[in-house]
Amino acid sequence: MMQESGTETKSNGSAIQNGSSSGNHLLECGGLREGRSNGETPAVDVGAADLAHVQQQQQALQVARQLLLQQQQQQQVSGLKSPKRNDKQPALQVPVSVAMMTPQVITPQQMQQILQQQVLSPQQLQVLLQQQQALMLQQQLQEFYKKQQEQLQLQLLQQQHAGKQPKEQQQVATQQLAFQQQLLQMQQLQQQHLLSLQRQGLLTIQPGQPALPLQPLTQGMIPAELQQLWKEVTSAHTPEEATGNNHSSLDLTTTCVSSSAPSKTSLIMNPHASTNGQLSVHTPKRESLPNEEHPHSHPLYGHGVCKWPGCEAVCEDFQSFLKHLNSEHALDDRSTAQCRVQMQVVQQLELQLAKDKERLQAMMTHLHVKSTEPKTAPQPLNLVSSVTLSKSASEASPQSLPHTPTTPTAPITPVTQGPSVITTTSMHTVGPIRRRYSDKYNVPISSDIAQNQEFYKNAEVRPPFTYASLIRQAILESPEKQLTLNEIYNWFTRMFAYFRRNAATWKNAVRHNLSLHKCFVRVENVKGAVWTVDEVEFQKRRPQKISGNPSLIKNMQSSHAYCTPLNAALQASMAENSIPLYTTASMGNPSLGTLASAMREELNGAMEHTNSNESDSSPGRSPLQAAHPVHVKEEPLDPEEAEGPLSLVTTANHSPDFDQDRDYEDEPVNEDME
DNA sequence: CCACTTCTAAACAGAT
DNA sequence: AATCTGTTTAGAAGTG
Repeated sequence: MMQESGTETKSNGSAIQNGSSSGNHLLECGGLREGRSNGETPAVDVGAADLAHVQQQQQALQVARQLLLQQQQQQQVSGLKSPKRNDKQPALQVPVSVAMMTPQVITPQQMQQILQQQVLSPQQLQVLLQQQQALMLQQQLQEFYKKQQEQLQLQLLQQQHAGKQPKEQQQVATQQLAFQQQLLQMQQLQQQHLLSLQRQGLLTIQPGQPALPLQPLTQGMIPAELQQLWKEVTSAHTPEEATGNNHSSLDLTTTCVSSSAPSKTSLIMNPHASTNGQLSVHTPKRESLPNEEHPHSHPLYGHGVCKWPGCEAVCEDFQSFLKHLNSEHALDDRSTAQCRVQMQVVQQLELQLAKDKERLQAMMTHLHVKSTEPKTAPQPLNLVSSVTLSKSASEASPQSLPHTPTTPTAPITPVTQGPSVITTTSMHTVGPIRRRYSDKYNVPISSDIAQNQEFYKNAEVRPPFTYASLIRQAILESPEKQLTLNEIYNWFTRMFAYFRRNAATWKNAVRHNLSLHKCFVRVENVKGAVWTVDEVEFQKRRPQKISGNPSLIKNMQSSHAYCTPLNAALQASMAENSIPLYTTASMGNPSLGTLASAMREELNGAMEHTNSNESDSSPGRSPLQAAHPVHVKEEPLDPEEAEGPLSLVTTANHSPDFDQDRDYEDEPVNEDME
């Protein structure tokens, strides 16, 4: 019956909410943290533990960024918009309108959707957040390093006075030295990162900029104030920290620590800051007023705890939360200070966002212009056509709803639509709803998969092959050239991140294909049945397709030949553009991977058009093809090569948080359970 | 416009 | 009874 599709479809939503998103993952990271040293790290206790602590704070920073983004939206709700919920189509024009519509705790998934309707994709946002986090970390490290130095000196002094044995002194000094070296290394890394960001224009530390990213949090607040704030907060919430529910307090902690870098103190308040300041200062007032329209949903209340930065007070119900809010977070110096801190962070994020938007626009403009230049490309990279088709695309793939944000988004300007186009999501959603590459596209599935194995494993990009091809590949890859259905499932999930979602759909499709195609032969086994491939039958399916047209094959090859270098180039570019933090995982990073793949597929699409519209050897060949002459096929013509690729209807659901190291072999159908 | 292919959804039945 | 496996049908959509 429908049990599979029914249950799995339903569980898609919950699965996504169950921590498969980066946000939740990060929250968990923050929440699991324990044994924090309250900032008073003993001078002797240095080394790996402290580094781990720094890493934890790093994670906490990311959590903080997300929380702050949420709060930014919420602030805008309270400060800029009337609480009216039924504004007509607010979500289409205003980026934060979704948040306005739902002034409640925004889940990371909702954030993703919101952000996808904006200019930034979740991946981009994540990169952005990491950039912010890197900046914070640098400050934090500096401060931390300084503290360590002071403590070291202090301790050495004390030891000398106490007449300690030289041996102990030496030991302590050695530890300190090691730790300082580690800190220095990290610092250098961060500085490199920073420089890289500056070079890329991702970061602006130039004079004249409205805000200086290096001192985002210190503006309007002196370090001592922040330190005091921090102490208050940390001391007030020690119990919660032990329960592993302390990410919020850590947020503030790290924020304050990082902001207290003495050398970077700046009291400059720019106009934006004051504007935000008003909002921020108003925040506590707003919190004290229950939201009539959402009596039980409050931006600062979720999962039974107070979401005020630095507070994790457990509130049984909404009423107690309100009490807590009024009593603990009244309009006092501390709350104001917290708001100011947050204001600065938000402001910084806004600036960064604006910058990235700008860059993205430039990129999209550039690509669009470029792609339309060749007169022959009727659908240049789908950058434009995608917009009009995205709606039907998402309608055609209701399953991918969490990741088809482009659908309702009426682009204000084509440029604004850019980012969503460039995202994997939209790139796959957009364009022809079911864009099937012609046979000419076909690339030897085995070689493609082999070459892009890591990519497919990590990026939730739909492989450009038909189910039949993939099934065949799975079977042929097996040592005995036979697989059970479940083993085929496992192969799919193991090889392709894409197939870790929407299991109901693709599993049904797999079964359907197995049954439908004669080339798949079911062989009764001792303990069940296995599926094998009848190569002859498989070949029969495509005689007229590739039809021994050598030029077509060549074109396929050339297009494929282009893809691989493109991936590499794109990855390199992305790595360079992003951050050192990301370079190591450029391929493992779904965002980059998906993007690379998306662009690759777009390119393939363009190729396809070129191929189909002007036969293989026509003079009007696309520049891309011309630039990449035919190369020899490395593999005998595979039957599946003649197959059309999988349709791209469904969004390539890319959850940034996808656990890439997960072994899906033992858990073939896990996406629904996660 | 049509035939074909592919994908998706779903119903159904038998096996586990 | 629930789930898995396998078959089949239907419709949508892309391609040539």
